[in-house]
Amino acid sequence: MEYKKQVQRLIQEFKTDFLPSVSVDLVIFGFHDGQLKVLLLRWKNTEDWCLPGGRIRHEESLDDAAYRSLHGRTGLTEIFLQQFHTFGDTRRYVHFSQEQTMLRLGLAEEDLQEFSNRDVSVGYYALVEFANVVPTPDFFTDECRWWDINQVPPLLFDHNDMITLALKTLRRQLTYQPIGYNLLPEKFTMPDLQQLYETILGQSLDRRNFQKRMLGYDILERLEERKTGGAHKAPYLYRFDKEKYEKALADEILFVG
Amino acid sequence: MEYKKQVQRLIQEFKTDFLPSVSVDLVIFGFHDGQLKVLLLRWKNTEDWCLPGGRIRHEESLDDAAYRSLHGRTGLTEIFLQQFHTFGDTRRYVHFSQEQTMLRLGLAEEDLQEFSNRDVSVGYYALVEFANVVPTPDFFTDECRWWDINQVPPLLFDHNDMITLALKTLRRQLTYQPIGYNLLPEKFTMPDLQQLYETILGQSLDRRNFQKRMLGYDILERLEERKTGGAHKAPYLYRFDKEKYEKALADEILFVG
DNA sequence: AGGAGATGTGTAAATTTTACACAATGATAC
DNA sequence: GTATCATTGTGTAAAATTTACACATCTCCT
Repeated sequence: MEYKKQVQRLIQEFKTDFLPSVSVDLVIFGFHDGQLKVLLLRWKNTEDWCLPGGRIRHEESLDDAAYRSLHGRTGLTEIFLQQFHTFGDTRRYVHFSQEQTMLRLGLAEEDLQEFSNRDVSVGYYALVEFANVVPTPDFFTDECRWWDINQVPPLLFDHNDMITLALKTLRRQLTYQPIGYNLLPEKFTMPDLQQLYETILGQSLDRRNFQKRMLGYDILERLEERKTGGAHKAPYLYRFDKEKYEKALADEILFVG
Repeated sequence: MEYKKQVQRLIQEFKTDFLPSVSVDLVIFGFHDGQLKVLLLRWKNTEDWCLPGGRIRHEESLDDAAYRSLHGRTGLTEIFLQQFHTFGDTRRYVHFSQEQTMLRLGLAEEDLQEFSNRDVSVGYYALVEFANVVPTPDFFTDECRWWDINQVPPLLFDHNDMITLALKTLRRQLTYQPIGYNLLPEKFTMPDLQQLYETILGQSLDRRNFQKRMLGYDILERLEERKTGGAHKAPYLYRFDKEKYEKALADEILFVG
């Protein structure tokens, strides 16, 4: 059976070309329709969802492995990607059944060792521009799609915990770094940006104070252009001044408290 | 040679009982004489220093492995220990020579594989009460002692980077969590606490405003007792109200900006 | 007994954050 | 074509927070 050979070759490759015991998992955030989304994968022949992830090649740095997976699932390069925690609880495979995996992949039990040993997994979160992503399943999965952050189903492994912690870290990031550069389209309106902040923080903000504050950080450039097509007064379009944005990122100025 | 057998048994144990490719490193902070200190180890028969660290048993969680190492080097239990970053650069062994290690340990080259492969290492930092620590070398080291944070020598691997990032994370922690519970003796004076904050932040703070702020957090209990023996006016002693302290830790109230 | 040096304490100024309202615009409905 | 509705653009005053700052007290040392 062609498929089975492929699986076995892949597992063999895991053993020879990749670091054992360590993996990388990704919480990829997107923003669409005023909702925060995460990209999830569905295992072949099942209804089990999980986070995208990957393994680390022997000659590859941890960050590069994360970028490689991210690129594979989204088609994107050059996006914000940040490590937020490493998960190494012995019980992190509690939502994972070896027998089910066997069925899933049509494997013999001995092939499964690779999957049922506890790995330590390094969690990264990424901020990506929703519209630019081409969700792409990997070898072990049938489907890759966005889920609303508030409607994520129970996931395999400890992946629900990962999303929770990634979101917490993202919220904290918001307090000392600007956000939006890789999450919004190039041109966006002030209400767009505010909605992003409100969605991440889970609270509403004063419109005027928000604008004052954002402009005060001196990372935005207002364009002549306005956004048309809305049913109301046309708002101005803005874009990030990349240099100043990068500087604010590095300087870690105190942002929204 | 008895010693060599011991080494080989240990290396064998690494292969059978511990996760390959992953390790844990510890930045253990102490506070003494108004200086922030880190605990370092010196490799046997060398002048090379590095951070304490360890490996993870197959049936052991990542956090437990870190606690185990911490206990081994300090004799302490129940201390503040927090993961801050995972290091997985392919070049993180650049300050490490395989030949030198051979000399150090008196090993054959084939035994060394365990040391010269790149591991991914999870960095933890700990805050401990200086006076309670009994610095204890491990099998590979001759000496374990405190170093002033400003006088750390060039270390093996990427351990200097680890200290830098641990300190950065500690400074950030200071902005949303109280600190001092496991770093100061049970009873301490307000100037002690202030000195701790100033040392970590690397800047001096106003005495009156500091006190006002600290008392405002409502995590301190002022004792009747005063500290005697100083050459000056006897300052009050304080201690942390553990419950309120824990609550402040969990709530992540905004602290010093 | 006096002096040196550190501690204990409160208030006013400056800054930052928050609250808040009305005119202008553009699509849609009539 | 005109009125309507929902949304955008904009500034100021009050409140809260943060900062700056000085003098009396205590303890050991000389």
